[in-house]
Amino acid sequence: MTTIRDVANHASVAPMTVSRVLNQPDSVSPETRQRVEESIAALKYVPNMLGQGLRKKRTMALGLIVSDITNPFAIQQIRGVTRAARDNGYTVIFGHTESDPEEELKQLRALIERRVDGIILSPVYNTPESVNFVQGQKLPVTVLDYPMPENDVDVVRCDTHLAARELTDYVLDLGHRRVAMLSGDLAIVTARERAEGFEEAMAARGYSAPVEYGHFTPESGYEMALGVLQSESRPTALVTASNFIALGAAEAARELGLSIPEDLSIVTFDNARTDTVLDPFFTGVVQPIAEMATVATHFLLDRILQRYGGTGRDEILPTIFEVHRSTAPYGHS
Amino acid sequence: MTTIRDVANHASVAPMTVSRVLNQPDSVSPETRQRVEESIAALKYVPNMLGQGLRKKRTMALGLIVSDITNPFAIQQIRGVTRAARDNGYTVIFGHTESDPEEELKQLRALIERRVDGIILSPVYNTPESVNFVQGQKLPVTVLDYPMPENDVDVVRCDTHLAARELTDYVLDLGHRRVAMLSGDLAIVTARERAEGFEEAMAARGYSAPVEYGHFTPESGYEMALGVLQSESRPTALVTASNFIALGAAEAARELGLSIPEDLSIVTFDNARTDTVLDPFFTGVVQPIAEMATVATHFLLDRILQRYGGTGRDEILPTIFEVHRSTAPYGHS
DNA sequence: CTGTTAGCGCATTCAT
DNA sequence: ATGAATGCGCTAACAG
Repeated sequence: MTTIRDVANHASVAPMTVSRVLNQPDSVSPETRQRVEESIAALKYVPNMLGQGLRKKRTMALGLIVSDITNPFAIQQIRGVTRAARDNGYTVIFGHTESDPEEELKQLRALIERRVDGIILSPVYNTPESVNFVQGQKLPVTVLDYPMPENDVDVVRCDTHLAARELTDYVLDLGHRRVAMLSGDLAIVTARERAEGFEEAMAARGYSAPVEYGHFTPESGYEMALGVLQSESRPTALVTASNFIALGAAEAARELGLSIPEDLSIVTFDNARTDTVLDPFFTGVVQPIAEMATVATHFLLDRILQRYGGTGRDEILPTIFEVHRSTAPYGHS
Repeated sequence: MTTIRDVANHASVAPMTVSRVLNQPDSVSPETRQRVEESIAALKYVPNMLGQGLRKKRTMALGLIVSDITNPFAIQQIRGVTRAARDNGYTVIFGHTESDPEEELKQLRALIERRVDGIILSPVYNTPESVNFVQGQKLPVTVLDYPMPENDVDVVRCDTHLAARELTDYVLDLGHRRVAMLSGDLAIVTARERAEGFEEAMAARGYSAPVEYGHFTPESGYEMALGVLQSESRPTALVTASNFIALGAAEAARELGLSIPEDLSIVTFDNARTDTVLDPFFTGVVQPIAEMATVATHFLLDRILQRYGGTGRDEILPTIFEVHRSTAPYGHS
């Protein structure tokens, strides 16, 4: 593979001149510059960023870790970060953990080994280990989506607790009284926050607030819904903690012969406009993922470029409430 | 950031000994090894793969380029390659091109700059430029999904032409006679192949074979279906060239008041079991993406590890036909 | 079993 | 405007 020295020899200059043509073209005379550029083209020279990174002590690469790449939510994160990084001249090196905290640490380590200039982490849990690990290497890191109470770190997220209250209030305003919540893994902070918001909204009007904890998967949503919808006082509305749970719940309703929204209303989090691409079905709360990714990238670049060096920032972006076809007033049918 | 020399000083050994502990632990006496390991832990040493890569002339990283990361198809490719790579001790550095050929070249260049050991490319078009570029750098490359007639390169794909015939025959066997094909971009080889398979199957029974060319998106599927379904001799079945097109077509049918499968049958490619996660809706052909990714990774490793050095291999894996709920015999309703 | 020397490709520093 | 010397972190090759 061609090196800078090959190019230098071919153009009869010193390697340093080739380096200058690449990095500060104006400091080279037009004639030599052109000769060097011709040699670069002739030899198909592609600079080796291993050498460059070793010398410059930066790689112009950002690391991104997401949990579950099968979730459309993560895809939007990837697209947003990639775009924001590219706009600033950075490449994104990307890993996914299949929602396994140990794999998360391994992936982080792989990124550190490659000496990325900073890391954006959309973590599995909001425990402090991962952030501690990265910060222990003096690497800047920004956390996406979760509050990190035990870390001093930049965070970009939404107020999911508040959004849960809004979502629940919307259903109650439609006249529903028997409402159940299907949430995710109890160990995941957003699952708890969303359930708490639901409980508060229900309690505020004096209703009981049954919460099921499961997982953020269609399978789990299906199981939980099957249970809840076959109970004696069947709810007329469900609040689900993710798009995947909503999908599973809708499937369970279908099997039980319940029409949505005639017999059952569903509101959900994170629908990410993917349930039906052209015509969203689920009423619910969307997070402004692209914007979150952009802010997270800027936070990270602030640290990398030493534009900011203070304590961890906590940026909370507003969620977007969208009414679609999965909800109807109580007694509608 | 800690270097191998810091660890060496801390453990009172030479850097080479630390290197040995990391790479060939057996060649170091247990006592020194333990001392070194303690120093590594104490200093939180993470090896710098820039230095290592520069010296060893390999990075233990594979590059993967996909076109459209919003397509579930690409997600399965990413998961499959990541898994296969990890099983062999490699990391995957990943890029997506938003289906832009120029971006594809840029992404490839970024991978080459980082000196990945090889590249798996799921390209936008099956033109030879991208493969030529990579091979011009003496880097091994494997192509996923498309035949590459102008390149001498390893390819892993399915016989999509044959699958189109099977798909069409299935619909014809159900008794449908007026069938239309909604395909993708005319510039994309699989769009053409699928349309040709359709045309052959229809011609074999003496039926006319109307083909629409659009794009592999729900929007395009919607537009094409809207046109076709409002024509004078409305088809009773559609063959669509991708899951996204099928989704758009189904939406168009819904708006026109046509029930699926009662009024309209749809068969499709690439449904990737994602239309409804728990209960697939579309009858159609699935590509064994995980297996394709595994084979592609092995092909690449064969070249990297010099286990194979011959001419380009062309592995064609069988597609999987799945009957679901989007099809019914003609006159069923 | 351990250490020394040298060089991978590149850019910083200093010199011309 | 251009070049030479040097070292980033690591390990192959050799020495002991």
